[in-house]
Amino acid sequence: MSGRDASIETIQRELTAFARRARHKASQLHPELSLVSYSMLDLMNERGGCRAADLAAHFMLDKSTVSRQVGALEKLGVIVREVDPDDHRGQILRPSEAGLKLLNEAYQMRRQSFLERFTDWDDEDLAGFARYLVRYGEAD
Amino acid sequence: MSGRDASIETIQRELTAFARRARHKASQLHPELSLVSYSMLDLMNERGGCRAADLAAHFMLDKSTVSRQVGALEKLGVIVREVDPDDHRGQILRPSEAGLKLLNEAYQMRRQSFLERFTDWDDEDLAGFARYLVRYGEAD
DNA sequence: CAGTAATGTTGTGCTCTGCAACCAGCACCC
DNA sequence: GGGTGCTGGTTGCAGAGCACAACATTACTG
Repeated sequence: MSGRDASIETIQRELTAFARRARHKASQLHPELSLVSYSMLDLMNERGGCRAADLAAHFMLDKSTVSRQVGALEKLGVIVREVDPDDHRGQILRPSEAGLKLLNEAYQMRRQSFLERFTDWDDEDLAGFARYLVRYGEAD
Repeated sequence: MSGRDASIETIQRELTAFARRARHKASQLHPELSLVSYSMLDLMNERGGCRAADLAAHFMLDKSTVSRQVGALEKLGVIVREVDPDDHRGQILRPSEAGLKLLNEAYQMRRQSFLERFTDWDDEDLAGFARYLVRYGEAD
């Protein structure tokens, strides 16, 4: 097998292994906010408000799923909805004050866990790993 | 924010994004075999037969979950069970002939998808990415 | 032998998810 | 203006995946 094949096989195995465990670890890390909820909240925050359709497209989820997740987030009081003034079909979704607080807490906890994991990586390796992941993710 | 912090944030975001989409892509790639089922079958194969308790430990799943998954795999005819002769409490689980065939097909399909994704990566980048992933995964 | 631990199975209930049907705005075109 | 079709969201329904708890069976230990 060529070195190229071996590399691809390794990447395949490692990413699969990661996927297997991601949900489990995420739920341990911040039990009150699922991986998907956290990600949705994060995207709303990053974009300064977005629509349910944007979330569905970005996460490749059915709009019904997004609708329910958003409903749950609203019930929890971590987001606010407002009708889009430019298009009354849609809604603009934003994190509430409580949502921003929760998001920040979850982010700190996640970040702490990553920091611990990367203590023995030097800056160059970290930057390299990040570059590869971004490059990989861009093909999604 | 330091470059180190930025790298960690990027890695965090990208790995989270990956986890979000992994299940979805896996189900598209081989609809008849879920990510978890595939992984279980793979582990049985790699270890030359294993017990349900091993699967539960490895995937950090409840034994009841494993029991049902294994039941489904058996019903599909992709594994065979036999009572462990050394310990009649346990069972040895192995892929059947059909299971090996399915495993190989799923593997080929996954590999094809990875090959396509990496067409524009040179060998060095591929090897580097693989190295980082392994190093990351070892801390699991 | 009695007590404890390990292996699986089953009952129950929850969350996440997709599909299909539906309603409400918007856009276009005759 | 009135049809036709598209887009954004909600709801009913069904299935998968998961954990917890209770249980039966087998093994180990004092």
